[in-house]
Amino acid sequence: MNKQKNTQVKEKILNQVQDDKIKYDPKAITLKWQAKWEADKLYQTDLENAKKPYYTLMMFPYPSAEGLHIGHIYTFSGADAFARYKRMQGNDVFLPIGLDAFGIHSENYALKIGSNPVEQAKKSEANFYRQFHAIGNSFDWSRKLETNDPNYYKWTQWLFVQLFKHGLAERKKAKVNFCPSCKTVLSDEQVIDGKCERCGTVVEKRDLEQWFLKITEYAQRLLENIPDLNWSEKIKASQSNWIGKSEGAEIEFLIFNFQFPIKIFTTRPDTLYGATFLVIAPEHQLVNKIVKGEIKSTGNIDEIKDYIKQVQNNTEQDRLTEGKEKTGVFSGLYTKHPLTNEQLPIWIADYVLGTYGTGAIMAVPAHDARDFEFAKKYNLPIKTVIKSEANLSEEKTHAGNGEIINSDGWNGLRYPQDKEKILADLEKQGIGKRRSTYHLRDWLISRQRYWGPPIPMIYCENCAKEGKSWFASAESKPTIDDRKWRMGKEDGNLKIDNPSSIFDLQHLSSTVHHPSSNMAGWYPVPEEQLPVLLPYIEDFKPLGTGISPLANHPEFYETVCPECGSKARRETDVSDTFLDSSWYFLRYLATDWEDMPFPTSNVMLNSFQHPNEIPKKILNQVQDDKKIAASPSSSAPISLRSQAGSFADAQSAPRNDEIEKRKRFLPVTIYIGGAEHAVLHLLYARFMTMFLKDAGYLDFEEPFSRFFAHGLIIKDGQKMSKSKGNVILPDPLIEKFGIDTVRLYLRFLGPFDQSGDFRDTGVEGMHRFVKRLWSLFTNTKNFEPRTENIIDDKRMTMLNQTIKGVTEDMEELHFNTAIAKLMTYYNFLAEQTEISLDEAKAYVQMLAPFVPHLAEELWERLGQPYSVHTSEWQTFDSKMLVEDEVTIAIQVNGKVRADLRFKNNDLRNEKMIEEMARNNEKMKKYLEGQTVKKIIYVPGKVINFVI
RNA sequence: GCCGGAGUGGCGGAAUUGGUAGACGCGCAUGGUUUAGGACCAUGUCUUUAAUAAGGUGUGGGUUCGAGUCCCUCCCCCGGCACCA
Repeated sequence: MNKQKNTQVKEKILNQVQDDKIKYDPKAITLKWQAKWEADKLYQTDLENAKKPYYTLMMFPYPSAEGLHIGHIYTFSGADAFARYKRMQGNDVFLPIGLDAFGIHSENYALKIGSNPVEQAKKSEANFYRQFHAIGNSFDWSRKLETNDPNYYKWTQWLFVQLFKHGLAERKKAKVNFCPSCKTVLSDEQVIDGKCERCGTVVEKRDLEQWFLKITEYAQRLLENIPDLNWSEKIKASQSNWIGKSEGAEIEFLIFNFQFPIKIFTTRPDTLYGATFLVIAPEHQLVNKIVKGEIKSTGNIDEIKDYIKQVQNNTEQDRLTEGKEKTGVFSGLYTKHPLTNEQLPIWIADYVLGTYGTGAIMAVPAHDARDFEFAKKYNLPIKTVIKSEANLSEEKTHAGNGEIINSDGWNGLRYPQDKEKILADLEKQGIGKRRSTYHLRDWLISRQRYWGPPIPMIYCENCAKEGKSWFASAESKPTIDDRKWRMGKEDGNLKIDNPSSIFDLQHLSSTVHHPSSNMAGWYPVPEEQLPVLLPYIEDFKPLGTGISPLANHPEFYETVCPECGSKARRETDVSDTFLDSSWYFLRYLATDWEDMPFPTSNVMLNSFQHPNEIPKKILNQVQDDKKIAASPSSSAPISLRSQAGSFADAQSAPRNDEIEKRKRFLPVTIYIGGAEHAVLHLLYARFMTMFLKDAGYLDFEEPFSRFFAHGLIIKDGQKMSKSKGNVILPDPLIEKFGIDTVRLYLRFLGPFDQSGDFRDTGVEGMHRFVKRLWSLFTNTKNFEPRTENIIDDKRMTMLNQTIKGVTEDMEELHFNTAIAKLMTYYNFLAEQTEISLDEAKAYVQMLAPFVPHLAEELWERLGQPYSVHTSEWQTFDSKMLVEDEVTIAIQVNGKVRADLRFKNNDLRNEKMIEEMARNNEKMKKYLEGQTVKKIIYVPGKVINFVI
């Protein structure tokens, strides 16, 4: 009977699709199926009993009450199409949704419309969720989260506390970016071309004491893992550029008559003999010593003071503007060239940055354009040490490669081939050593705003006076030792097994901000007291004074010191919204657990490891050892265990089982999101995951196995924005065409990873296709069982090719080409007089990711069991993919002479092959007049004529 | 300057490991249907040519029987970094 059913056919009448037939009513279909999916909890994922865990995630949005725009639908329905496809492939797909509700974006919106962020958040949330329901995504609504929920930000604060306890969060005074419009400080990553990432205002530099997360300690590992990531190339390139590693050498120069050393950083140690002077940044500590007279200088002190003042008055932007004429002043000091003992002058100039490298350089004007310009202006000597291959005049600078000359001992070596030899020589002579520097800066997370999680720290003046801090408490002892060890490795290339190679610990201690030295009086809020709730206040507007609105609320900030019990003060800044989003993907798996931030083992796997520069093998080994050591008789530091165990120590065995099962969803299988977060969210999430691994809470260090950067919707060649007045509102479109048509169109307008131009005329075309689909499957006659199978070989091949092509496209998220194949297949089907059930079923399945409501309706009309979205994706029959024609290389005596196309049948006949070859233009000259002795045929590959 | 990505009709964009360039859609043209409009249906649509035929994937070269695809030169566009030594 099955066979009979399987060959059910229907005849379609294309020209009779008008009003007398069943009308396509997208609204009714949408409502009908959405209600049913919801009632049946069709998309709720059973995290514990999943057989093939598959975590699909789209970057969660920040909600504005204006609601979804077409870009949201574009990206979220794309992620949904992929999730639906993966579900039909038999995976237990988890597709959660939440809101990045805290932060400046949301607060500014509330400010704009004159509402309190607390109330506005509720409205925005309701509006966003309503619209997200309406687009028909297969979200698991039972696991939504909002970052402004105390149940969520309790753990954001917990995370901060962990970072602090491991010495990765510290308060320090620094020149920071301040946005005068947003009235808060910004992280380096939030400044783009000197402007605020959010509002475009030019940022100012202010000297402020702020909380930083020491992401720089992870620079090397963040960089090192990049090549192995299955991420879009452009994101990987952006992150590499942002981390910005330069490899070179740190070389020590001595100041004449003083024993004071100056360290410079260079990527071109091969040009050391060409150094004719040194340049130090105006911020260099030596400048201060000269001005104060601590170091005797022959220079004009007043002139130096004037120059420093002048530099300080320049804005950061002025200073960085390219093409600006270089300025500087002679310091009055000389140094000794470490190799030639020549006397070199030291200059102060602002083209050298105090924040990069050591704040001092050796100037090699012959081979550096900037040094050259400076040397020309101030008449400083120029010495060529690389032979120019282009025969340039001595008067010009060239940074190129070539043979080293005028350099005793190195002459004849070549750059860059012999860079290693030179570095080795420098280290051997004790003049310098290998060093890497990074562009990456520490992550500034304080925000002088209201709408965020309060930073969970307490400052006790009493303890501060006595120099006490959390790091002096008994609880912290092991971490302090750990930190010393870490500090010694500030030098980039230090090997873990060779602590004696610490180049200059003294220098390091003067530049490294050592938490215990300036964290006096600071204590994290005890974990059992979390969350530090954000109070409801009326005066939430940012003050712009560098102080948070919460600082006006003693009822919030007054507290007691957890250490000595005296009166103390809470931190009143809140944390950056990017801290909220740096770990949310973990929380989705535990939204129903209040005692745990995410599924994590209740055993402390290992003590905290230094994040930077540890060869991976050694790191893994250390962790394996600790795993074994973490039995009940463990010798692991008690305080560390109690940190990790504060929420999970007393878990029962069944609970452990649950945790382990949920952990199978991590790391995120595929993450989809915008490329604009390449150095923001994506970098922070990687950092946080690495930290959580090192601290023993996770057993992987890269959060996203695969990252897919989607494109943006473009309108008239421009990014959509309200100011340009080219925003497309989705609601009228959905009203007119239905969500299925809109979804299909958005998938079709271009490759998902590139920007697509939105043209509303294109929607009409898609709507035509959707209506034709409807007609094909509904307005037909003679839907009667047939005993004979109407699918012949040709149709079977067509079907199989389509399934194969669409499957391949779906894997790569090439939705536009998948849809093109489906439309081609439609055109083929429309030419047939009958359609078999097999064809119809496979076709509806392939449509389902794009038009979920319509496909579900058609599936039901085909009499198939609910639901198409949980049905098994058709696999293609590879036997049916044999092509009619094949191309085969033709050899003559083993040499390829031509490629010919043969019909499969022709290949069975040697005479036919020979005849075809002889008739071919190209083969004529090889075979004319020759007798073929033998034809060797390697099926599918080559035909060799032996003559 | 350095690092990524890309350059194909009037438009968005297709082309497995090199194998009939322009799939699919939009737009346009002609015809049908319709009271009209819309919608729908059919046919056509890279260039030159009446047709056969020839040319054609930013530029110039190369490898190959065969190149949008591989190699080299240059040009242009998009994104990231940048007085970063």
